[in-house]
Amino acid sequence: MVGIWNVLTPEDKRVVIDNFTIHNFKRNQIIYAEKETPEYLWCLLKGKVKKFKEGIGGRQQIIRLIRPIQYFGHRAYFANEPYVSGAIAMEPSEIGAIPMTVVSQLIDGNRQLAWFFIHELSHNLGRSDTKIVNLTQKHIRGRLAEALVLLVDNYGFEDDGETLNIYMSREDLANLSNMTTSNAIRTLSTFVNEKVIVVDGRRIKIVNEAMLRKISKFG
Amino acid sequence: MVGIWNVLTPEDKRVVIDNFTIHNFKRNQIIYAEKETPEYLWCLLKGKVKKFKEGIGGRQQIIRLIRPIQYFGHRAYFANEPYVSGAIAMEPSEIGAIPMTVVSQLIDGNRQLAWFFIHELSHNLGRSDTKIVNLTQKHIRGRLAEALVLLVDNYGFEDDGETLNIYMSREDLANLSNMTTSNAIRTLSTFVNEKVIVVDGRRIKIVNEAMLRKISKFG
DNA sequence: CTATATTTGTGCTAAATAACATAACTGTGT
DNA sequence: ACACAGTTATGTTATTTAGCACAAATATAG
Repeated sequence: MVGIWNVLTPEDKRVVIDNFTIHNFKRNQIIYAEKETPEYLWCLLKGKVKKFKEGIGGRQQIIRLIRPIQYFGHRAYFANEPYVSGAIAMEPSEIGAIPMTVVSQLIDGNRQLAWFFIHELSHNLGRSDTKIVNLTQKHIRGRLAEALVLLVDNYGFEDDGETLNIYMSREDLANLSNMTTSNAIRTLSTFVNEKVIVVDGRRIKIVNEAMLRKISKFG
Repeated sequence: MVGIWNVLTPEDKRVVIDNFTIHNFKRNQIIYAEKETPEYLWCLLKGKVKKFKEGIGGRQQIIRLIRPIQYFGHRAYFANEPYVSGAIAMEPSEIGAIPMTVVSQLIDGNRQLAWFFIHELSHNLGRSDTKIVNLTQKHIRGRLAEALVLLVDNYGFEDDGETLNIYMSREDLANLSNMTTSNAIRTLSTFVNEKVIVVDGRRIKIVNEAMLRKISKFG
């Protein structure tokens, strides 16, 4: 996906620089919460962020995982509604913010920037629709495998080429794949037994990625 | 939501008229299928259309219901991917089509049209994210109630003010609310017993809308 | 109108998943 | 090093939902 910076004119860049603020968030710190009024386009520079929705009985569903450099927080503003999901830093994160009023003005004057958002929103909408079917129709094994594949695709591996470059609690893994924490733990164990992954605390090594993708796809 | 026509210049309108074709679809006729390459912006003029995704074991999940005048088919083109969902006419429908290449050119020359799509995509993305939580976390009663509420909000009532203005098979109701057909039938029956609705074949009267919304909200 | 296919309704059983309880483990701050 | 809180692990039970079978009702095609 083409970034924002590339499509900006020198004058646009000036405006961005003048209105850009950088914020540091600690692990588990809330960036914004459901129902609040959106004001900024957030740009994750360093760290990891999760977007989630509070469900029934305090259970949360992780909607999207964000990595550098990705943008978030703008959808609700564009739709002219309060946030329907919250955002939390999963690890210490450096995040830039530009007022959406400024973004709107830039879009008004820059066709390519408008296209950037049309493209980005369309992409995310497709992913969201696909997620609906994945989460509702796959069984637990398939859902957890899919979550792990998502982590691979989103954050990749460490230098050894097989350790996931993100450490999540079992509870967050459960929240990502729509199951209870116990079931996430149990299913992870069966994957270990089947030699698909190796687990050391929150460190997860994918030792048979092909098999993992197969489980994700078929069951 | 503001329509497309209002934001077009006279020249734009000329272009649209010159490239607009009208198609008639029969009940259950496929408009386009998953994995095909998107080519048109479709505009539903008369009738009802469902967008759906094929899931595991041929089970389908209805992603979105479309009413006149709403647009569809453009997301995949904007995202530059094949369709991730198919579209079928639920009743005889009259649908306009404009080549997406033309739409793209119009967007290039018309800032307000770009805003229309940014707004529309953002709105739908929020709905989709909300649907994820509704479908995954609510129990059967809540999900079916929610589906009925969606039908009310989307298609409204007939002249009597309480009969749903859409007749769907039990199977489609199930596909909309992520459950098996038997469970849709059974749960509808309990709603009838609880005097929330009255059923006469595919004709559904909402006799206690407040209660229905309550069930939808709390389970 | 009749034959045939499809849809609806209902009961029963099986499978999947959540819920709960409890113990072991881990990390963190003091 | 210790205490405490939070996390992980595992067994057991309860609940929810799917799956299947079959009969009745309804729609559809010839």
